[in-house]
Parts: sequence; structure tokens; C-alpha cells
Amino acid sequence: MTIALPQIKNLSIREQSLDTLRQAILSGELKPGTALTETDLARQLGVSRAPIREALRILNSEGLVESIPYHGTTVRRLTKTDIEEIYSMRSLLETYALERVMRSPETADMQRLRDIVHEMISAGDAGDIIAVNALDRDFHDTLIEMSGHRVLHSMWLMVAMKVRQVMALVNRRNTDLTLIARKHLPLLDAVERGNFMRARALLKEHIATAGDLIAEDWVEP
Amino acid sequence: MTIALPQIKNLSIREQSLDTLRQAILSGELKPGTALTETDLARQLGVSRAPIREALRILNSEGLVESIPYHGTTVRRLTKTDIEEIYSMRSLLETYALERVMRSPETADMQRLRDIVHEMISAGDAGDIIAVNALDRDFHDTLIEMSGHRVLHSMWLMVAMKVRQVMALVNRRNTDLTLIARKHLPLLDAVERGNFMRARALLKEHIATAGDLIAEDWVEP
DNA sequence: AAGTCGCCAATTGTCTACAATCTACAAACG
DNA sequence: CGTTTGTAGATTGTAGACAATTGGCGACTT
Repeated sequence: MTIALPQIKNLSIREQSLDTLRQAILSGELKPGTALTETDLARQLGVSRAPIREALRILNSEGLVESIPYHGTTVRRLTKTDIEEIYSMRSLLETYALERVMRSPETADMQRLRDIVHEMISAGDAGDIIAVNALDRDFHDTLIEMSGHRVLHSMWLMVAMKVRQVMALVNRRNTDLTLIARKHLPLLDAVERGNFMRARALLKEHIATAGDLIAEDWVEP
Repeated sequence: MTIALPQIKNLSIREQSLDTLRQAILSGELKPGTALTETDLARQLGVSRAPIREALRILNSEGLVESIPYHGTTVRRLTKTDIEEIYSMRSLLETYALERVMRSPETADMQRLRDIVHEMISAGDAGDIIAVNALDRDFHDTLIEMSGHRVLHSMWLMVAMKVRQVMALVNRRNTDLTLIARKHLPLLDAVERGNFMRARALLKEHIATAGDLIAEDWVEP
């Protein structure tokens, strides 16, 4: 009777503009400090200024752009301190998620994590940097989701966006893909064995080293 | 030469509308579930819909209202789970702030906290519930600020807003003002003596009991 | 020459009108 | 009589025009 049809979604121009702009910022295409002139954006996207303005207001409250009255909106600049704070907050949120997940573990969720890690290792061996990054994000996203804590999740989204942006802005030279991928294994192991102290230590170290490496090379504009 | 003059600030209609609406929501004047029709709001505030829409988009990304396309915006409903999550997040953020503050304590900051607590006790003895609430907020705000962690602070603002809203929505019957005020003293003591474990335990308990008391009496709509 | 004033270009802020979409209810159809 | 289809009213979504504000540059003043 009913066959599978793709869901038609009529996204408002505001949402489309928002997604486009956010994606451009997170991918590093729009670099920090870039001016976002409403008229220009409207012309480029072929729409009017109204939905653009609403999208910019949202990006502003997400902390991705900065607006000065009658003067313009720019992509928010990132300082070394910002990056350190972002990673310390990430560590705090993920550690808390881990604590909650391990307090009442679900086997189905564990399987999801295991699948992701295995895929990540495969992608790492194949040298597919895009896939490794996507799966790495997926791993940590899943961990947060598993906590079943919606407020935590919404806070995480904010931090995760900035992490994405930072990762896109640094040129990671010494990126050993296989190493990154395989670093998730012992963590997963500790989680499945219920060794919370060890899992927490591994997770914290994992995040801290990532953050430190990036903060080290950061050059202020 | 230069005398003290009050700063003249020309706030945009968007900002004024935003402040007005946010205040109304946080004070419980606009109850969860209330429909916020753009045309009505515009008429009531004597402005056009454009700035109202932008304000609503901001409130939406702050999680205070909920929008459904072509259907309207309503004040976001709060479930018992929401409240539990808000308070657990509050506990997490404040505990982290405490940890950072006690790692490198500043005597000037300690004095600020002490002043606030003493004022709070005075206000409690005088039965001034408004002042006690304001000073209680001030105490916890100050603690967060003292951490010098801007990302933490921005996350805290989100949570603190919801805490204010929840506090305004419950009718606290058994509110012993003097007790609330004096409960801050041992915490402050532990902080000043550098006893982190004790300070953390007191803070966590302080927040948890507050949250539990509210969540207990919460009646879903 | 230093300072002040006034104008100009660029940009954002606001308003009004119109288009698109949704829900519910009524009408047409088998 | 139940199902489907059309329509009305309300609400949000978008567009385009106009107003307000800012910062900078140049001319004028003393």
C-alpha cells in the first residue's frame, strides 16, 4: 500500500541560510574576522535581508558571529584562551556524560560505540581522513546522546560546533590517522569493563592532548 | 573636568523587546505554553513585527520558547525531567567553577563572596525575600565569574535563566529565609580554608536539595 | 596648525504589504 | 455514512522601501 517515499521538507529560507552560513563558518570557509554584510549575503543567496537577519541573530546567540549595532556582523575571532576554554568545557561535559552512561550501561549503546570505533579504524587504515573525522565526531556525539540528558546535549552542541571550527582552522600536519582511530579502543574497553576511573582518565587525556596540541600551534590574528 | 554622567544607551527595539519578553518569561508572568503571536506582541509593544521576530528567534535559541513553522511560538513547557536536568547541569557547572576558583584563590574575590553572604543573612533576618533571592543569585553568579572562564560563564547564563524561571513558577511555601541565607556560611568557610572536598560536598548538596525540593512538588501541565 | 563642524557613504534598523503555509471545518463524492 | 477534497481564517515567512546611526573625510574656523 504505502511505499517508501522520501520526506519532502520545505525548509524556510531562514533555516537554509542559517545552515549555509553555519556550515561555512564551521568548515573554516568563512574565516574569523570576515565581515558578513546583510545586503551582500542576501544578494549572494538570492533572497531578501529579512531571513538573513534572523539567521545572523541566531548565529550571534550561538556565539559564532559578533554584531556591533549599525556597524556590522563578523565571524567571531578565536583566541588561544578561547580554545583552551572550549576544550576544558568539552572535557567537563564528556566526562559527565561518561559518568552517567557508565552508571546505567545499555548493551545496545555499547554495540553502537564498538561499531563506530571499528569503522573508524578501517577508515584510518584506508587513509580516509574525512571519514575518520566524521566517525570521531560520531563517537563523541553518541556518548553524549547515550547519557539521555537533553540539557547536557544542547550544551554539547554549542561546544562541539566550536571544536569543529577550530579543527577546520588548524592545519594538522602530523595527523596519524591510525593512531587517532586506535586511541578509542582502550577507552571503549574500559567502558565495557565498567572501569570508570580508567575510562575517565583516558577520555580526559584524549581530549586534553587534542586541545593542547591545537592551542600550542595557535597563531593569533 | 569630566563629571559623572549617566551613560545614554540607545537600545534597538529588538533588544528592548527581547529584554521585555525574556523578563516576562523568567518572572513567570508569561507561563509555559502561552502562545506568543507576533502580530499581537507587535501591537502590544507598539512596534512592527520584524524586530519581534528577531527577538523570538533569539529566545528560541536560548531555549526559552519553541517555534513551529507556520504555527506559532509558545513559551517552552517544563517537565519534571527538565528541572532535574537543569539542576544537575547547574551542579556540574558550579562545581567546576569552584574547583577552578579554589585552585588559585584571590583574596579580593573572597571578600566579595563574604560581603554577599553577610548581606544575605541581614536580608533574611529582615524577611526581605526579594533581596535574599537577588543576593543568592549574586553569590552563585560571582562564583562563576571568579572562575574567569568565559565559556563556562556563557553556559551558566543559559542554565541560570532556567533556574530563575523555575523558581518563579513554583510557589515555595516552606521557605525559611534565614535558613537559606545561613546555609551559605559553612560553604564560604570551607572555601576560605581551602578545604575543597568539603566545599564541593556542601555546594553539591545545596544545589541538589534545592532541585529535589522543586522537582518533588512539580505538577505537570 | 590644531581643533571643530558638517557632510557623505556604508550599513544596519524598522516598517508595511504581500505571499506561503497550516488547521479545521464544511462540502462533494463514492 | 465514511472518505476525500476544497475552502476560509489565522499565522508565519519574505520582500522591498524607507529611516536612523555610525565613522571617516574634508572644509572651515580661530
